Amino acid sequence: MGEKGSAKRNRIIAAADTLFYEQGYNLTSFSDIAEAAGLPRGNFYYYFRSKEEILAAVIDHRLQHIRVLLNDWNTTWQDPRERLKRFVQMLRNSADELMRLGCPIGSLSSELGKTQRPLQSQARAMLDLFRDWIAEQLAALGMTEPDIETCALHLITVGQGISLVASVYQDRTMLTREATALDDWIDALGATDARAQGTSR
Amino acid sequence: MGEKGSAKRNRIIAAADTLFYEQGYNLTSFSDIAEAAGLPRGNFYYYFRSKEEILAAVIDHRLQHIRVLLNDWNTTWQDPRERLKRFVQMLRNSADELMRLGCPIGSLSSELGKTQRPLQSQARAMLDLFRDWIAEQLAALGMTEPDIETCALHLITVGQGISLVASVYQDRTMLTREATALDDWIDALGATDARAQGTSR
DNA sequence: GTCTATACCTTGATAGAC
DNA sequence: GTCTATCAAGGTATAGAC
Repeated sequence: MGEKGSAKRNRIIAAADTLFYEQGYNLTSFSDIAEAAGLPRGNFYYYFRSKEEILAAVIDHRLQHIRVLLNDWNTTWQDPRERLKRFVQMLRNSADELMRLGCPIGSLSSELGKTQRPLQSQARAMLDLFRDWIAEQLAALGMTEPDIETCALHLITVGQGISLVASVYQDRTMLTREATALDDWIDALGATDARAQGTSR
Repeated sequence: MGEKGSAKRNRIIAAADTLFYEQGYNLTSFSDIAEAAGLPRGNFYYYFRSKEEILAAVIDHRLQHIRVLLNDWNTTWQDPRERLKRFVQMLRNSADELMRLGCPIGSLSSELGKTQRPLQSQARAMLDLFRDWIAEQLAALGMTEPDIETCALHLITVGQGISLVASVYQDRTMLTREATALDDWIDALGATDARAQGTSR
């Protein structure tokens, strides 16, 4: 693939990607990644200078994945409302994983936010992709700033809340209910006065 | 105080409580706690058999703190709506800490949910206290199951989403806006048809 | 009850043979 | 490019002196 497309390097990234999600960043050791990737530990430092660099590569990899996802949605749906509902549908489709491990973006950000803020800033780029894409759909619906920013972050916010509560309570029903409420919220967008719309309904 | 009220034991719990919030559970070592508590490491094992036992004690301590908090609210406000708004006000009052470190309950639960589910179950008890208290207020407003459970979890859900997004984006404005929206949501509770109320507005 | 000393393991990272 | 051997540091936990 790209300029950094060594096969072994990619195997390391793929293994780390999974483990960072399943165990968290801090609890995942080089040994864990080495075992999952089927490579000896010492080989890592040829591809990455440190654990942080592996995380940066994993984030890049996830960013690429999200871009592909959003592109897919853009080509499959034209109506902004349908696109936004596709975002909500993603929550439903990921229910099993969300209940088991939470949101991969949210849990990583939460972890990094405590003692590794610079890395959290990198992770935030993943949320930014979704936020900006949502903002584009809201603009297409005729919404203007600052309502766009408000509503875009509202969708992200509820999505994160759903992920955490579903994980803590192991509750699929709650996730489904909140997703339905978000669909209704999307339907109501711009239906009445856009100013009062805000995040209150 | 209680039967387990050794002064040194309490110092360990207090130090661990702070550090678990600031650094997370996994990244906090015995050395960290010992330094903060001003005690030698070896002394810990007289009071706690393991790090997990310290966490259990910290959770108990936090549970007690939450019970006192809710009791305070109950004696200060009689109107269920005022009480619920006090919960929202807590989010605003904690804005600085939430932006810096996220929700102490949510971030801990997220961390433990990956590889230490039994401990996460213990941490969930903290959320349960808030959820049950919210449910009591909703019942006092004339709401019935299953709407009570739905709406109670909705408040928790949005609170968690707010905490995470405020932490990731270091955005106080977003927190304030969502809090205002929650106040409106509380005002609207039971104002119209209770069934349609649900979580959608 | 309190503290020192330390055992034993795993960690991230390095050196250097092949 | 790949891998083995190993480092120093820090982790949890224990033994045992006081």
